[in-house]
Amino acid sequence: MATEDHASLAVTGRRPTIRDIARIAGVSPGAVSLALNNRPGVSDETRSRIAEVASSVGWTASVAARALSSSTAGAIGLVLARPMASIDAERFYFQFICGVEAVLTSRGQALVLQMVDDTSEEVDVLRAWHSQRRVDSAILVDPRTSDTRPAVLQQLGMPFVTVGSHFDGGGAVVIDDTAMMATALEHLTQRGRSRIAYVCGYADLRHTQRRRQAFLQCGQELGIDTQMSHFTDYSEHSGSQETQRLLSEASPPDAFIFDNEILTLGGLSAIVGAGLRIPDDLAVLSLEDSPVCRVITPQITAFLRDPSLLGGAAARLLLDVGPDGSQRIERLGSPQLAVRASTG
Amino acid sequence: MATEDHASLAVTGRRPTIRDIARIAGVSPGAVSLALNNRPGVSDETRSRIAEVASSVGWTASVAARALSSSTAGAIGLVLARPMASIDAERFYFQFICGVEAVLTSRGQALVLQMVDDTSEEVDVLRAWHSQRRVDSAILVDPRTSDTRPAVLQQLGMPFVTVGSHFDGGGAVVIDDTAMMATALEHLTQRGRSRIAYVCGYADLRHTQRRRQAFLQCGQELGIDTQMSHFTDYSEHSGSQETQRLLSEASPPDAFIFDNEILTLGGLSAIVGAGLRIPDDLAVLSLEDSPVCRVITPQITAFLRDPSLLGGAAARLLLDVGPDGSQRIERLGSPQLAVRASTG
DNA sequence: CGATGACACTAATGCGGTTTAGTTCGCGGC
DNA sequence: GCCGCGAACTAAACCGCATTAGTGTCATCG
Repeated sequence: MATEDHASLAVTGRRPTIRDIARIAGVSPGAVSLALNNRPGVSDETRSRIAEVASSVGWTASVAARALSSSTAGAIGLVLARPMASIDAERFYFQFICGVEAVLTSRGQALVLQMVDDTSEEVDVLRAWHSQRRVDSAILVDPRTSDTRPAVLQQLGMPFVTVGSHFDGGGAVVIDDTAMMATALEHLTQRGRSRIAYVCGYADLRHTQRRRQAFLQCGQELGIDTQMSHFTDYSEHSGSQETQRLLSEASPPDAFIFDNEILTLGGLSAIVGAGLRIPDDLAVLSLEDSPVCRVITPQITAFLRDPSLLGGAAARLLLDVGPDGSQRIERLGSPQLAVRASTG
Repeated sequence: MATEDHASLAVTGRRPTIRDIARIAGVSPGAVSLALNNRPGVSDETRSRIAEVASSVGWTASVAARALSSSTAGAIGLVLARPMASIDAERFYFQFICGVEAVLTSRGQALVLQMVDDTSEEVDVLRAWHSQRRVDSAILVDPRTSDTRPAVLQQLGMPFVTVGSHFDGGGAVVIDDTAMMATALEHLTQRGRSRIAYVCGYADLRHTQRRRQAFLQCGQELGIDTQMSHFTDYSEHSGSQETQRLLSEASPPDAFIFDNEILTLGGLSAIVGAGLRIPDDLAVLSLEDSPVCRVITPQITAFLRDPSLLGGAAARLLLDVGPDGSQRIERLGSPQLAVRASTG
């Protein structure tokens, strides 16, 4: 009889349901559900028989049915406002997603991804996902100084984790920008630099604010001369411009920290244009690594961060949200500094 | 009454269902479904009234419910075997995904993404997705010379589109490698090169085979001297090694085509090591562009391809699969050649 | 020895849609 | 005036699973 049932399944090509298994194992569908979810209510003997039948027909729960029945989507959402801050922002996000994926997959969850053009569109997507019940929660990246997303999600009752900054009502994975900046400044002072300039990023990003503050504070603690650029738009042009400006000051810096590798490239052209040599006259350090930093001459000292760690931590935080909605803040260690030729 | 219902919805925070709308509009749930899906069976008057109610409470269909009821997932799958062939393979895939996304989103479909370590794992994931009914169809990238994926999917009855090569039973987006190679060779011959070497890629990839064939054929048609490398593993080391080998032949080449930018970097070190100058002694062309090609000296002539076009075409093909299961092959035009210093 | 309760399991209900089989009603034709 | 018929809806079943209330059985306890 059982074999007959197997055969009819194989012939029809229909994917087996919990009812098929119930029929083959000679129990009710409810018992199968209990057995396969390791819930009390069935004997060990029956449980193992059911498990055997299930695996022999290659049964897996339909995510749609499970989602409908449990009113959870079994998926988390990630919206990316099309990135442009870095030559390999794509690389960053890709690896970030890899990290998210690895954690989600191990828990049978899926990632729903969408790219949009700007932050307001991002809010629309989050609203739509909530309304469609497509995701249970969301990861928010690139926190802005005035960011509407957390408030919207909190109002919708959708759990979220932010990456880089903490917001009320949500979990967060934060990077220790202060430690990173301290490492950078210590490295440069150890190499004998004492007048250090920082070419920072986009004003609207929270991490820009934090890094500026950390730079000034750490510099003060080390008792060195610090010079701060204006905000930039992360373009090569603005990197070059700010570098030029800082070089023309009364006591020009003997070291530069750039917020990312594009600003670094812009800065390099300004430095070369001024007839200065690296690292003899000026040390250069980038807060973001990129293959570019390794193939140009001189190679640029930069921080190696592993975006997949960030993604994994964010996903883990989101899945571990307590039934009381409690969310944690996870502080990641400062990334490694890859010392290269540009800092001597 | 209607306002009262609105209020109760707002208070409970429960997401509205089709039943809520039915109640507010004073019709049955079935009528709401018919109305909102533009099916016959309701009067225009009722239809517009229902539509109004639906939009006023911000209703959107639950994807889980719709999936369960219609037995379609409303999503397509993409598995990536963790890439390593290129410095910015991540960039390629990221943009590819962007292209897929754009098309899917406009049709209310979602993308389910997973990264794995190798191709056999990829097959497992595809099987699991099918069994869970998580996706309706799949995009397969990086076709191999002996690729088990298409056969598996065909057996499961899951539609698929391959990118780069065609397989029986599925759609395909193919790139005109022959035209690309012809463009490369014409460009080099126009610059006066006549002994051209090609450092190719990984033996197991279909496009490697096609490019090798195209290289030899086009070279023959142009009546120039062609030299072919052994297969490489896309590492910088193998690029350097093969370049060195080809340079030590009896009549060494006066131009090199590298399959991607990593091989190019390896090749450059071999060329510089041999005391040769670019582009005076040797022209260099990369079949794959990357930011790296633009920041090193000399800048490398390379093909600019837009991965999002590939992704978009693949997604479109997958969504347009006829009810008879018919699938098309779409041939994309050859990518643009960005002429830079390395080819004079 | 009947009440009690733990246990293993079945039956029934719900999740939020879609779809099909009725049901009602107005209207034209014979 | 009866019949047939299409339009506009309603009622009910279903998709595949989870969950809860209910049923029967058997060991335990007072």
